[in-house]
Amino acid sequence: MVEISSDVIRGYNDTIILSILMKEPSYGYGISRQIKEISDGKYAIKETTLYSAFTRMEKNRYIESFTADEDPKGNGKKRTYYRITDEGRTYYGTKCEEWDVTREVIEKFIAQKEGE
Amino acid sequence: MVEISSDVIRGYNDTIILSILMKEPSYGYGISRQIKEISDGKYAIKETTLYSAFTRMEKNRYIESFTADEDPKGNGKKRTYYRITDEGRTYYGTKCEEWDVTREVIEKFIAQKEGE
DNA sequence: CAGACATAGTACGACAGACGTAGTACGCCA
DNA sequence: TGGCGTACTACGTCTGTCGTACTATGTCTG
Repeated sequence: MVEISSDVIRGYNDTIILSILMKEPSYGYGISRQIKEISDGKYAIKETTLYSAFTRMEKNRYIESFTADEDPKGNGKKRTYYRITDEGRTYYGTKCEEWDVTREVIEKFIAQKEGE
Repeated sequence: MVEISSDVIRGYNDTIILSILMKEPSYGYGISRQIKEISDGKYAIKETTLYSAFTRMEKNRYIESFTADEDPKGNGKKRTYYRITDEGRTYYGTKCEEWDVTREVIEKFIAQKEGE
C-alpha cells in the first residue's frame, strides 16, 4: 500500500486540521486519531507537526484555545481544546477553493489512470 | 482567479519537472515556460526553485545534464539540457501513484463541490 | 509487580525545499 | 540607450516538518 510522505501534504496540514475543527472543537490527541481514522490509516500527522500547527494557527487567529475537562464527569484533569474562528472559516474556504485549482493543475502534468 | 502558492505544490515540483522531461529533454528557461503554458498561467515556478531542483535531481540520478546548441543552426552558444534517466522514470511512476492516494486522502477532509 | 501501551502533551534543534534579491551576459528592438 | 527576453548562478533567509527526548497519568497484562 502506498504510504503518504507528509511532505507532500505540506501546506495542507492546517487545512486538514481546520476541516476537523469545522465540525466541532477538539484537542491534539483527538485530532490526531481522527486524521488517522478518516484517512483509513493512510495519513498520520506527527505530534510535533500538529502542535506547532496549533501555535501557528492560534497566532494567525484561525483557531482559539480553551481548557475543558477530559472527563465530563470530572476527575479534575483538563485538556486544551481548539475551536475554529470566523477568520479560520474564511481561510478554510479559501484553501478549499485553492485545492480545486491545485488539483487541476497538478493533474495537467501528472499521468492519470483512466476508469478507476 | 485563484493563484496557487507554490508551497502547496512543494513535493510535486520535481514530479512536474519530470513530467515535462518524460516527453523530451529540455532546459531551464524552456521548462519554466512550458509549466506556465500547460498550467494556463496558473503556476509559474520560481527560477531558483527550478534550478535547485535540477541540482537535487541530478544528484539523485533522476536526470542527467548535457550541453547543446541554443540554435541548431549554430551560433556557438550553448545551453544546459536535462534528460530523464531510468531511475527518474521509476521515481516519476511512484510519485504518480502516490498522487492518487494523496488526492483521495486530502479530499476526504476537504469539502468538495459537486458537479463541477 | 514490572513493563508496555494509550493518553496528552512540551521542548529543542536540525533539515530541506522554496523564495527573495542580486548579478552576469548576450541579443534584439525601439 | 535602455528595456525586455533569454539563460542562468550565487547566497542567504524563512518556514513547516520531523527526529529525539522528556514529563505525567492511567490501564492492561503476563
